[in-house]
Amino acid sequence: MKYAIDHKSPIPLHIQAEALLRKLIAEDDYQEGKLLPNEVDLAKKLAISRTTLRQAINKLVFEGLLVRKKRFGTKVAQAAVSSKSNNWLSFSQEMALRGIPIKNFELHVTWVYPDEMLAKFFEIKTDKKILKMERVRGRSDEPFVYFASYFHPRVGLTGDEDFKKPLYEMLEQEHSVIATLSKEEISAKAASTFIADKLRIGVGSAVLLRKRFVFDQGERPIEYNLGYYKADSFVYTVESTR
Amino acid sequence: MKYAIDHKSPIPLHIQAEALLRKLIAEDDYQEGKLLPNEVDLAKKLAISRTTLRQAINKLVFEGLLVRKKRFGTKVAQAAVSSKSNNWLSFSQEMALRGIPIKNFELHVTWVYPDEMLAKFFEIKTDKKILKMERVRGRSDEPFVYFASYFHPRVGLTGDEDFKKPLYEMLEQEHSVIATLSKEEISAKAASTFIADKLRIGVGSAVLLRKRFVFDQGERPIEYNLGYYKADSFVYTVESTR
DNA sequence: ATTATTTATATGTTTGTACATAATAAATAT
DNA sequence: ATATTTATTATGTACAAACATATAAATAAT
Repeated sequence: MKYAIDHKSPIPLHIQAEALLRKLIAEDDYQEGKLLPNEVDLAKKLAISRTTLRQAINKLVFEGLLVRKKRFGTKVAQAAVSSKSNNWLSFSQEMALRGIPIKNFELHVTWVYPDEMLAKFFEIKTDKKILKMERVRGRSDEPFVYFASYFHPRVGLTGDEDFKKPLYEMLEQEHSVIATLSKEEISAKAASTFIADKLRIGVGSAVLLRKRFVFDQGERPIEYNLGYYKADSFVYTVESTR
Repeated sequence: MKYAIDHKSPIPLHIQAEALLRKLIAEDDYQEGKLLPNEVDLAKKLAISRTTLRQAINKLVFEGLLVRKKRFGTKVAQAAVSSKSNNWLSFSQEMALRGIPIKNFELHVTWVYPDEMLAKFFEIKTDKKILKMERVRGRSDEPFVYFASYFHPRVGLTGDEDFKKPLYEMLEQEHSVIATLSKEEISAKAASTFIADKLRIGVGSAVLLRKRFVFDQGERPIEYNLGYYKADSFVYTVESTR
């Protein structure tokens, strides 16, 4: 069985099923219109009840990702307009898609007190320490991005995790945290001495600052992420309809 | 009982319940934050199972009309929480929202031959002239953005239009062109001599480049728009879910 | 007075079961 | 050959029952 469900996991089965379905329907076959396995069979295969499976399917139907037809089956909704912008790719995935090999330069984990803004975002007090992760990434000896991430205590990170793994995969599997919503702010900045040093560029050079506010399913704050990209090393693409 | 459910009706009970809830929560009390009756009681009162009632509530929760909180209850979502990012606002609207008065510095209309890229985007030949509009905007004597727009011949602009009016309003009313899709690319750049001059900043200073590819309802290309924003004068916000 | 613990109560999760209904395909009658 | 009836097969609707979990509020411990 390609994908499966973990009955021992604290993540609700219907949430797991939902995630699984999203993976499943990302496959080419389904994108091209192949019908999903029928509910009764799929439920049996995943060892969950049909009701639970239906809960997951319902959500995707509501989102407009799937369409159901009686007697026929369930399939991926043929996107009316071209593919929706997927801003959800992680950094390594994005780069991997473009065939650029990534290397971690510096990876640094500390505990810090949040500033006013961060405390407000996390809805915690400023005297409660939170985990900060910094990393510089790039190709070989040429760094092109500096990241700083702050994690909400709720996530339960100890600092000993393997941050070389894809982050959200790790959070999902080991900490039952599923990030579903992200609000981003993108702007251009002149590099500070700190950033200039990290990216090995001149002070005042152009950098792209990408702030990300990440939330879980309950819209609770999970992560605050800052990314300083060297000019031209990163292009942000968005598609919007009205 | 104020509202009730008809078990003999061919309309599914959860649909009836949904309609009933919509009526119920339209009442002032609920609009002002009163909690709905709890699920168990309400189900009993309506003589349907809790599962069925939940099906109805779920739909309204999906829609964002209701919010649930454990141990607390279910109530009407307080309208217009964080307004979803509408990337469709025109520049002047965006700024107006922030209370910044806008002034047009330079407004310049010419006919030019498209370069390779543009010809490809517009699906025309490079020997067909197209309309180019340039403008510098900002507050009083401090410019903060330089725009260059190229319009597809299909739009039928002559160059004599009043470009001081909101652009898309004008296109819609006078040229029956309805822009519905936009693909954007955002990156940081070092200012070229040309841009530095326009924005009155130093060469090499940080600018945000925002390329917009605009399409009409038939997904036909309409406009190609370049915006060079002075660092920190513009923040792009995006909200994405998965 | 403050902090920790318990309890009550709402929503959240999950299963098993049953029958209804729409749409197609196959079998049958005209 | 064409219309009609009859399975078949998928989703659709609905219930009862049980246990899990978050959290506000009450209570006990410090």
